[in-house]
Amino acid sequence: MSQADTVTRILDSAEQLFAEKGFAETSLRMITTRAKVNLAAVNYHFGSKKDLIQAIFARFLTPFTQKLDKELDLVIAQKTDPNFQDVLGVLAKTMLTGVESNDAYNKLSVFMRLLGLAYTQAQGHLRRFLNENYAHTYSRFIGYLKQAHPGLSSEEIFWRIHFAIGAAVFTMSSIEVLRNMAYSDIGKKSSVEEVMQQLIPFLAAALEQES
Amino acid sequence: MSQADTVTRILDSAEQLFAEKGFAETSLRMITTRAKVNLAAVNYHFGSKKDLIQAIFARFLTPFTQKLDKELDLVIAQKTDPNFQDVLGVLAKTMLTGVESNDAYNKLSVFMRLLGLAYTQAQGHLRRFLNENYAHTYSRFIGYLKQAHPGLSSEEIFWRIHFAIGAAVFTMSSIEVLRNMAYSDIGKKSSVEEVMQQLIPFLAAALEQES
DNA sequence: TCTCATTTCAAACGATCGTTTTAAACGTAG
DNA sequence: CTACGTTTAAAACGATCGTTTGAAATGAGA
Repeated sequence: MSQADTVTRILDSAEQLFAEKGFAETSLRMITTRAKVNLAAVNYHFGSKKDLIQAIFARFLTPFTQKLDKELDLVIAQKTDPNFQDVLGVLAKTMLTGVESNDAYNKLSVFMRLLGLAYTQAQGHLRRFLNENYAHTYSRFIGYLKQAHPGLSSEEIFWRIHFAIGAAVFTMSSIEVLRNMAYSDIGKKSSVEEVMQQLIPFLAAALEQES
Repeated sequence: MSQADTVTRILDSAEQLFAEKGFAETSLRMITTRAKVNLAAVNYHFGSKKDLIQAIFARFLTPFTQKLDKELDLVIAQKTDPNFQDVLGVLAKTMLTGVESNDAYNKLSVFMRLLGLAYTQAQGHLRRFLNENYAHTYSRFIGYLKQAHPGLSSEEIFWRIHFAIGAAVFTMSSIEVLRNMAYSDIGKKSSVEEVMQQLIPFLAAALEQES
């Protein structure tokens, strides 16, 4: 078995388990058992559990922010002053790139669940890591939103964006719980894709309202 | 020291620590140390850590759902067919009852943080507990919303409500992180009350839009 | 084929966890 | 004051955690 196999298998198993149970509730023994590698492999290849957590976020976010930056470049090249929908559209497009299969939808929702954990679980090292590595693209994105909607204060923009992130992240964080609740409440178990298609207009209406 | 003192001190300390760190990340030793009681007091008075978690939710939710039920009775007595805003108004009124001081705002946000943990942390026993004890009032509330907006499908109502819960719970779950982010982003550290006053119209616009 | 760095493995480490035990301290009714 | 149920106290339990160790297995280059 090659190194890449072991590293990838650890990342895959850990990502899945962290998303299901949270960081503290997932032990390295669970991860290595599922990945069918030795317990010590995590510390050998990643250093520590904290480093493993950061590696999982990096695997998703590094290509994601690169793609988002390129898409922002494209939009700016076409229109020096993109409007609100243009900017939000870039985000949506970047998020949904390569998302055609059900499997890809699940991968996206798994990562949104992890992102929710990053906010709500007390992982100070993770917030520091995300801030050091990805804050630039985040700030750039928020900056364009501000320019696109000068009628809204910076404060309003900031909070609306995070209300929207909250709705999305929370929904995807508890998507299995919610789908079960929906089933017992209304007899229908919507797919992840159907839920997202309800979520997008919901957020659009909330983000764009006049203050 | 009387029993009530010990029980209350444990509940207060545990509530605060759970909200800060999450359930798994908070040990009984942290709780009993902060509460200045003996370690064994939790198991003596509550039975187990799980029972303690349930007791914290019961302390908030039992009077809350009782009050919500009464307020719903009042509205139904006045109007047999309350509209969307009437029903949402009942929830807002019940949530904000007794919330005038900054301290009360903080207590509400602490509980919303706990509610977020209940959704997102894998506490199967807690979801079972909440479902057994409070599902009735929840269903009643959702039922009135459906009646008030027959143009929306049950599915749309369900998901919109949970998108809104998500935005609120996520925001309050990570309110300290977000306030710090807001400060470094835009130089202003909004109070919890100010955030809520931005949140309410945001959610109202999203909930009431036509489909 | 031999060498040596890389990777895997089983085993153990110290620390911390929730819980239990046993006895002491407390408070109150008789 | 005495007796007794309740509550608090200190100590230890077994289990599990992340991490480390040292040796075995592996594999590519000389």
